[in-house]
Amino acid sequence: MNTDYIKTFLAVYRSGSFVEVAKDQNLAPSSVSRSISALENLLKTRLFQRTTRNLTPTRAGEIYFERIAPLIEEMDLTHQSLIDAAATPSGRLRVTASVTYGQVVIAPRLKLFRERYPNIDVELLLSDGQVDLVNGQVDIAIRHGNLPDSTLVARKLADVNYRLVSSKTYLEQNEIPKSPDELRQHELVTFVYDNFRYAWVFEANGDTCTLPIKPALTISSAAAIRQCVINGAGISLLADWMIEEDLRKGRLVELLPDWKVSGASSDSAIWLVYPSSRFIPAKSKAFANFLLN
Amino acid sequence: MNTDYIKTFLAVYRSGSFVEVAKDQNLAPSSVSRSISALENLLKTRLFQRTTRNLTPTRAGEIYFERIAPLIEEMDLTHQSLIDAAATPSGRLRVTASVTYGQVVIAPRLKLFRERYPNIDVELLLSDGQVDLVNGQVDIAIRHGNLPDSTLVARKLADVNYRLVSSKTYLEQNEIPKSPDELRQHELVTFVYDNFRYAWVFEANGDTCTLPIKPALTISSAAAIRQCVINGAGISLLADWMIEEDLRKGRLVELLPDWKVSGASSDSAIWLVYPSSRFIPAKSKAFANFLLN
DNA sequence: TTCATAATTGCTTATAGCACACTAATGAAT
DNA sequence: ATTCATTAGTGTGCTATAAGCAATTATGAA
Repeated sequence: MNTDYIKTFLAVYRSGSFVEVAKDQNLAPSSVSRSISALENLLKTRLFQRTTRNLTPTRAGEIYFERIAPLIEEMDLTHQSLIDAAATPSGRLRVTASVTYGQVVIAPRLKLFRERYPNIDVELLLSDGQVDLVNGQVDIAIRHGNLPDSTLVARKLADVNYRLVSSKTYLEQNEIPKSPDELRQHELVTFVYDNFRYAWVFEANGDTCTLPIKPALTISSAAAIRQCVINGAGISLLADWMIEEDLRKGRLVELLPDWKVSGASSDSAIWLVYPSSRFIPAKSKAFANFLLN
Repeated sequence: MNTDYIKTFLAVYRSGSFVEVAKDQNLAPSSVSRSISALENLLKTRLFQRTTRNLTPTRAGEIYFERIAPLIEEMDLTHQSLIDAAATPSGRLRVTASVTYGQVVIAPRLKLFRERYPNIDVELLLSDGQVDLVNGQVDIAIRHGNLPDSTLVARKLADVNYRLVSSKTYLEQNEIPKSPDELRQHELVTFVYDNFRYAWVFEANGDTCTLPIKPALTISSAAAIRQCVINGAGISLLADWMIEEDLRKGRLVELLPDWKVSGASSDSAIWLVYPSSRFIPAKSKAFANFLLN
C-alpha cells in the first residue's frame, strides 16, 4: 500500500477534479487517474462516479474519506515530528567518559553547554570500564588512547601531551633534574599500563631518548597519581588536560619543559565516539561541536 | 511513503530480528534491511541500534512504534471493512423502474428478496422519466426497449412479448376476430409511441403481415390502456408481463393466440442497467441475480 | 451540432524493489 | 583464545511498478 495513492484520493476528493490535483502535485492527469483506479481495485469498490465532466464521490468514497483522512494526517504529523526531532537538538544526551576526564574536563563545561542548549538534558556517566555503546543507550563516549572500535565513528577531540611534573615541596627536598638521565635518582610515580611503567620517551631538537624506569609507585588511577605527586610523593608523567589547573595554581611544577615526553606508544589522544555512523542525532552533534571549540 | 516499509518496521520491532521477519513475510533478509534503512533515511533518524547479534530499538524507534502502530492497524481495518462491504451484500440498494413495471413486476417480489437478503434495504424509485444513473445515486435501473446508453452495462432481464387482448364483455358485444385483417372493424386502443400507433406486425408460420391501424384511443400510459381494455373499451396490444395475472383471472382474454404480434420495431426487452462497469457492488449483483431467477 | 475540456488508455522510459550471492561482524561454544 | 554458526549489510542484475507523453473517448455547454 502506498499512501501517495491515498493522498491523491484525498486531494481529488477535496478539489473535485483530477486535472487540478495533477497540476497541484506536478503529475500527469493520467497518473492521478491511475492512482484512483489502483485504490479502487485494492478496495474492490468504486470511490468516485465519474464522467469526463462530472466527478462525484460514491457513498463508499465518502465513508473512506471520513475514516482515512484523519489517519493520514496523524501519520504525517508523526513522521514530521520525528524528522524535526532529528533536526533540532533536544532530548536526553547520555555521555560517558572516564572518571577523571569527566571530572576534570567535561563537568566544568556542562554549565555553559546547558546555557547554550537548554533543551538538551545531559546525563554524564563516568566509568573507567568499557561502556557498551551499542546497547548502553549512550549517545557519545569519550575514549582515550587509540581508536577502540572500527565500526564506530570517532572524531579526535584533542591530542594528549604528557608533562613531567612534581610538587614544589618535593623539589625543595630533592635535586631538580636537569636532564632525563638524572631522573634515575628520583622517586618516580607511574601508571600501571605497559606504555608507561617500563619506559618513558623523551624528545628534544630531533633527539629521541628512551629512559627505562624503575618506578617507586605504580598506580592504576591517574587521579590518584596526581594526588600523590601533589603530596610530594615524587615525579610523574601526567596528561596535560589533567594538570593544567595544578600548574597554574602552583600545586605542581613542570620539569624538563624543553623535552617532549610521553609513554612508550606516543600517539595518544582523546576521542569522541558515536555509536553509529549514519544517523548522528542533532543533540550529539551539538555536544561534539561544543567540546571541539 | 509505502506502508509496507512501516509494516516491516512493526514486525521487526515485535520480533526483534530481521531474519525472522524475512521468513514470515517471504522476503530476503536484505529486503528487510533495506526497508528499515529506507524508513530511517526518510525520518532522518535511526530506529534500531544493530549489530549482527543484537537488535534494539532506539528511543526514537520506540516513540515511532508507539505512535505509528495504532495508525497502521486502524488503516488496515478501514481498508478491510470496505473490501468486506463490497463482498457481502448489504447496505441501501436504490432501484429505479418505470411506474407500471415497478408496480406489476418488481414490487410483488420485494418481500421475498428481503427475506433472502435481510441486510439489503431496498429503495424503489418508480418514475417514467429518465433517471440519471451517474449522479442519481441509483444502483440499478430497469429500462425498457433497446439499450439506452453505451457506457453503462446492461443485462437482459427478459424478452417482452406482446399479446392482443380484450375483455370478455367487449367480446360478448362484438365479433371475435379470427384474423389480423378483421381487427380493422374493432375499437383499437394503442400506446402513443410511434412503434405502436401506426401499425402492428403479425407473424405466424413464417408469414409476416403488417396491419396499419386507426386507433380509437391513443394513450400515453400502458397502465391506463390496460385499465381501459379491462373496462371493455376495445382491443389493445399489451406486454405479457403486465397482463399475465389479468389473463389468469379472466379479466382479459387473449385474441389470435396463434399469431406473434408486436409493434413496428419488434426487438423490445427489459434491461437491467448498472451505472458503472467495473465495480458492481455485491448488493446490486444479488438483486440482479434474484430478478433473473 | 460543434467545441473545448476532462478522464482514460496505450505506449515507452525510468525508477524502485526484490532475490541471490557474498562480506563482515559478533556472541557463544569449545 | 579460537572456531563456528548465525545475522546484518552490500553489490549486482532482473523484474515489476510508476511516470510522462500522446492519442482516444466522452460529455456538458455554447
